[in-house]
Amino acid sequence: MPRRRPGRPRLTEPSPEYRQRLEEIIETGAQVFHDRGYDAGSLDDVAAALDLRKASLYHYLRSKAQLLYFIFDRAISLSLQRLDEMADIADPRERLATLIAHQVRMVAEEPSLFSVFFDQRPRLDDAFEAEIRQKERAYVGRIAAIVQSAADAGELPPVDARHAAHAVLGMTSWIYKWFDPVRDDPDRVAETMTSLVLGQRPPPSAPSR
Amino acid sequence: MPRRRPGRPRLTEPSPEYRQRLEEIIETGAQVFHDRGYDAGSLDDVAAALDLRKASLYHYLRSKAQLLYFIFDRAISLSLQRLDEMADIADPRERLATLIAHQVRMVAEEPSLFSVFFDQRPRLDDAFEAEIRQKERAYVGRIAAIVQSAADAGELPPVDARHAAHAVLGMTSWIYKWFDPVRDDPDRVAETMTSLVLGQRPPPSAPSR
DNA sequence: CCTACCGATCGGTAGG
DNA sequence: CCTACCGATCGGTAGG
Repeated sequence: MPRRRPGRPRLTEPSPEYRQRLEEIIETGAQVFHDRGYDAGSLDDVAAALDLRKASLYHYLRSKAQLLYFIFDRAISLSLQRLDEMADIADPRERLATLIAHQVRMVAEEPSLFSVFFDQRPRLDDAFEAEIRQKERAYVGRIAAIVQSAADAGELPPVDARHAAHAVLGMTSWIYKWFDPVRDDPDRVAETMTSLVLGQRPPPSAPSR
Repeated sequence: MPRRRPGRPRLTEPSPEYRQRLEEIIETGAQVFHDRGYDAGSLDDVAAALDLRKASLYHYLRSKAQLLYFIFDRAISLSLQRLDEMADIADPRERLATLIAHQVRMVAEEPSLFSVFFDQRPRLDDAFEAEIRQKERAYVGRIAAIVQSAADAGELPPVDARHAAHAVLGMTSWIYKWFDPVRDDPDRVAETMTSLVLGQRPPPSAPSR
């Protein structure tokens, strides 16, 4: 009588070395798929960049499709994590300004990761797509809530929160197409976008109470 | 002694039927590359959608790369044409609002064309890329001028015109990733984006003079 | 019995 | 606009 538990058997947790190697593969995969696209970028390219043979990648991956999924999961997890970091900002205006700055900095700092995330989305397998979409919906919903609270506070005109959330996300994410780290400064870009949406910062009032 | 003129020889202009067929191929190519991506979308797919054999496409195209270029040229030409149509709007605020509405409507109306234009840009051959980039620079420059004139008129806070131009283009172009014609209305989206950037429309003043 | 690989080759499909 | 092909390279898997 088989005594194995249901689900995939896993006798031990993956070793730290294994996790580390997988992270390298994901990062290299993002670079290769950024440079050549998902379909034209081969697993041979990924392996060569790591000084490995392609077959060795299959110790860490079930398929090329799964590598793309890992890249997507890293991007959306990073985005959600950044949102968590700013959860304690109470002022709606400052929260929206910080969101814009975080988004711009994040995309500017990880161009390969987010280029693949934004451009290769239609190449993601359906099963993986469903999982990413769920996390992304939560993300857009949290952005919409931040926009809504800024509108409620009178910092924005009354707007459709979902449309405005996509507007803010589009404005900031789009930098992956034109941002040049030599010429452009992320914080200056964020300032421009913040003043475009929120107008000029009002002069600080005398501390109340 | 050869008597041919310099440049590419062309005995006759392409016939209207030829032009028509080429337009169909470009439109179908945009659909195929939208659905499957440029690398995974084959010329057999394009031909089959037109009830042709792949080899027949080579009467209209030199290469698959050239088909992608034709798609890009169509997208940027359409964008520049829309800009020309609004050249006679004198009021800076109205000009910027019209720009936003045009951009949103255009992308919403031609999702395949602009999805390929935005997502498959890195797949464009270097020689073609140079030509498209030149036209795109002119396009961004004209957007920046519209933004600048709105800022000069006091309708926007003082901003870096190039950064702000990319912000407006990103906000509006991004809809190709989320716009759902069943759920979303282009004009309502444009209204949200306009009021986000320009604030509430001031009540119309009594006609001067 | 495990891990982390290697050299070689499979069936299919691509652009031209 | 078609039939009949080519040189090349792909993702994935075999035994060891």
